[in-house]
Amino acid sequence: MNKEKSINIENKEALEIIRHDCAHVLAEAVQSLFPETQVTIGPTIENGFYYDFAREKPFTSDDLTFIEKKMHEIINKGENFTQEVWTRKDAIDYFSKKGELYKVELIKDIPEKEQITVYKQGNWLDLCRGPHGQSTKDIGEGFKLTKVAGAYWRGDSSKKMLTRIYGTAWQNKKELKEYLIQLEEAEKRDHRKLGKEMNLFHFQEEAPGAVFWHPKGWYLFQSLINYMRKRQEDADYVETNTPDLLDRSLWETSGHWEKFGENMFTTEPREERVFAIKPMNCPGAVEVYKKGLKSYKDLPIRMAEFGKVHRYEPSGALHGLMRVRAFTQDDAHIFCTEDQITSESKIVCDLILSIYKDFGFENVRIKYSDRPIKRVGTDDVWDKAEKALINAMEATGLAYTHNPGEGAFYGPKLEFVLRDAIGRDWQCGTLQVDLNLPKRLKATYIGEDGQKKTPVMLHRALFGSLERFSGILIEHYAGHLPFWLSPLQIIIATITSDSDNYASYLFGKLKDKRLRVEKDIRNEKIGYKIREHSTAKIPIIIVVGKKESENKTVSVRRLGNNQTETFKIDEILEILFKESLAPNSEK
RNA sequence: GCCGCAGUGGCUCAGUGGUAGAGCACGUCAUUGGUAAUGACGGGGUCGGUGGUUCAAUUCCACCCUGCGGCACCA
Repeated sequence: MNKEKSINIENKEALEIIRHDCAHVLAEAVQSLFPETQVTIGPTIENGFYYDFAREKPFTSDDLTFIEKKMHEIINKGENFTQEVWTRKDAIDYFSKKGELYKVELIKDIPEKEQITVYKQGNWLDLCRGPHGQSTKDIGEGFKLTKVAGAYWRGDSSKKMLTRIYGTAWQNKKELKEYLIQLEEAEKRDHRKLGKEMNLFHFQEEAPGAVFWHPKGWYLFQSLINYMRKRQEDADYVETNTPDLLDRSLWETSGHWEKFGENMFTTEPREERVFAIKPMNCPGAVEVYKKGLKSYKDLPIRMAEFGKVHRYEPSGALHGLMRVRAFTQDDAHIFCTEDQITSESKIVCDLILSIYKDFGFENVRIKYSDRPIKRVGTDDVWDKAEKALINAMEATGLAYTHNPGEGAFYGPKLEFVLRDAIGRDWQCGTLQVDLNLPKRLKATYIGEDGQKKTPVMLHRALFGSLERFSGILIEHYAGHLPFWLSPLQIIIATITSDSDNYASYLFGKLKDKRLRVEKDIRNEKIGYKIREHSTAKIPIIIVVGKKESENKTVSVRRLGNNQTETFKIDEILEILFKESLAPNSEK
């Protein structure tokens, strides 16, 4: 699916140049059609390029057609790209006079010792580091403007919003077409579309960012929980459940009210008490831990919770199941001693990778994030926590990248990013070392010396959000869920009503094996039934007619394969039962 | 939250300043037909919400809500 791998390095550089050239031509086209527009920056990006413009009235997608036409004109003129080195003063004077205030700002930010270069194509020029191709003609026909969007100047939401035009560019028309087809394919597996088609879930106005799970979708969701519950039991976790609504005072003690308050849903004040809907499960977990006296001999305590949390996400961030305001975490808090951080972290990492493998995610990246600006706790506590997590990472021997300042407000964290079937990255699992919350919430254990100590708390989630993970799976499998996760696994379709009794008999047999099966004994042609259930992505269709009922066999058709296979009843029961088991669940 | 676009029957979508149309789905009837659509007939929407312009608005305008594409955000 990923086209990039067929492109060699030389091509890659050539593509970079084409895309960069395209950005310049786009800017020239825009300024010739809309002279009042200021240019800002226009870099290349994956699959193409964009250019940000400053203009009173933002462009609309209707403008793209005209702009694209103009670009073709410029390209056909075959103007040469020429480089000139200017002095800082000349550059500032020139762009100031032209009213290009953004360019002036950029020039002023270029370090003194760096050269200032401009690239000319015909009469048009742009401040630019290069490189560029020979002539505009070299760009060819393999490009297309794709969308307009708002974007903040310098990516800063406190600055002015510019209007950005995106384009995609390739070496030729054929490559462009292939890319556009690839985009269409990706669209087909969009979980929002498939969720509707497969009748898994829906959203509606009254509950922005919250899922209405339909029976079939809920089956998938529950299957994931059941699977995870099993894996956690095997890994010596216990499971808890804590309140959704907790008094404001607890959130103040934990630090959430101050550091996270603007993202929390709260209740209307009643009798002077304000409650907040939990945005995280950790304070609840600590309260469970605190009941009863704990000894160092009790640790580690691995406490899981499938907790539903609510977070007030910015409206523009919502995106199907991937970004919601109410979601269920496969959360767990591991209470342990400082000495146990490394071994516990390693166990978590191993568990995460093993679980991802069960879904076919082999390519997992790990990111390490340290202290953010907005945080609780003293620096020496952070020093300790960060060091412990890095040690744990080193102990696993896994590779990781460093994200400075991206940690949670209570501790440093690891993030697990997996790559799906079409090469997109998704952040799912997380592991955080927390030396702050247990102290703030006064969690303790009795150490070997008989003194009260504060335990370390590891926060971890493997799927992260069950909602999100469901969405990722739907897209990863393009709706073709594996048999064990499929909400409806088998359809028994009859050819004529003569086989109704036999179908009922089979139905009972399959049901006894706890397989999710339905029978289709409608008075319709078999072709009609096959089409309908194939479209609905049912993994197995068992067709029964006169032949099968006489021989006590079944004709089995698997999704995505139009060959059929014939089995004896006992054979197929055995095969399907085995396939219906979740991975790693033989125990 | 910011910029732009969109919101019509269950779904996908067309359409118009004078109270809407298709395909699929659904219902009824006929058809019992071996692996991706049997045929006929029929029911169903006041066109996201509120206000305004107009003799008249689903169609024009304003505001709001929701969604989509980005940006910013994602503890």
